[in-house]
Amino acid sequence: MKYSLKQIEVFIATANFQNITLAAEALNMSQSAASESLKNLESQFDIKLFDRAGKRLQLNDFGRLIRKQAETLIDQAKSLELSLQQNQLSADLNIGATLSIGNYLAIHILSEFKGKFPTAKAALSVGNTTKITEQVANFELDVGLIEGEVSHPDLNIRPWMDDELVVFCDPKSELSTLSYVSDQQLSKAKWILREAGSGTRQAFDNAMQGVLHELNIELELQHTEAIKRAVESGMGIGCLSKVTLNDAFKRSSLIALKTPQRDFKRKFYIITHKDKYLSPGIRNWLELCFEYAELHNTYS
DNA sequence: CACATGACAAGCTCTGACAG
DNA sequence: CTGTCAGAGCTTGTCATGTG
Repeated sequence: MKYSLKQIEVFIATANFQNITLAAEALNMSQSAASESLKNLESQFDIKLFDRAGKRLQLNDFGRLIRKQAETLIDQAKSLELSLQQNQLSADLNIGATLSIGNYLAIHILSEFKGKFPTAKAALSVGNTTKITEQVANFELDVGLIEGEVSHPDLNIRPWMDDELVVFCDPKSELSTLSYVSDQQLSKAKWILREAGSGTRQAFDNAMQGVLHELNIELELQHTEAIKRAVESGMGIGCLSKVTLNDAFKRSSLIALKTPQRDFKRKFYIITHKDKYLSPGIRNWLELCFEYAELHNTYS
């Protein structure tokens, strides 16, 4: 770098006062030091930022041109300094989660986090696994909670919680009376599923290998709640994460079906960038996530 | 002409790089 | 770890010049 922030400060102060002595006073330095600093800035780039009419300093066209940029630079430097100073106390964080995790798990952890750090700003973005992974890799998110298994050279990917997809129907369906449902019966049913590309759909497709092409997919929806409503109204059967269905099963508004020929077990993962500095906020969030997992008798 | 102001010179302090 | 050196940036003192 061919200039210092001090030189930029001198430039801005001199531009403000049109007087190097006052600029120097404002910056708590001697007139000579300010004069020297400004001269060095100009000579470093072989430019003139002021017209010298005798002893008068008048900001010239080029000086006016870069003044705004210089002020922005100093503002950003001050903001950076503040962030660095407040780092020890900062617990702010940006979390990304898939739809199921975001709506049914992360929100509970977030509530605990806010209880522990009432002044911290926490943002929760919901997206699919691919989107969340991209954003963590690009440093747009601090932590990602995802459903699908991913691999990325820049990411730390840790198994978090065990999960399981559950096939379900409405209480009036004939299937609800059966002790278990066979592959043949699954093939005959009308399915209401998450859209292709979602972590849930990916897990479903994997679990249904062999009979996937025989399935009668009636409807594909982007929202778990919409799928639950459609199944409740008798449009067909669905398959979603058990974390999204527990309440409905308790209310008996939906019925879980046993599918012994299919293995719907899967895992949730926590992802962070390998080069990401883990601030106190991020470390606490990760701790809370793993405590939550342990408490709910899942991953350890 | 007195005063204000910018620029220059000399010397000091601090810091980082480097060698022993 | 310590001593040395170079460079950056600062202050003090001084000079030149514009202004009222």
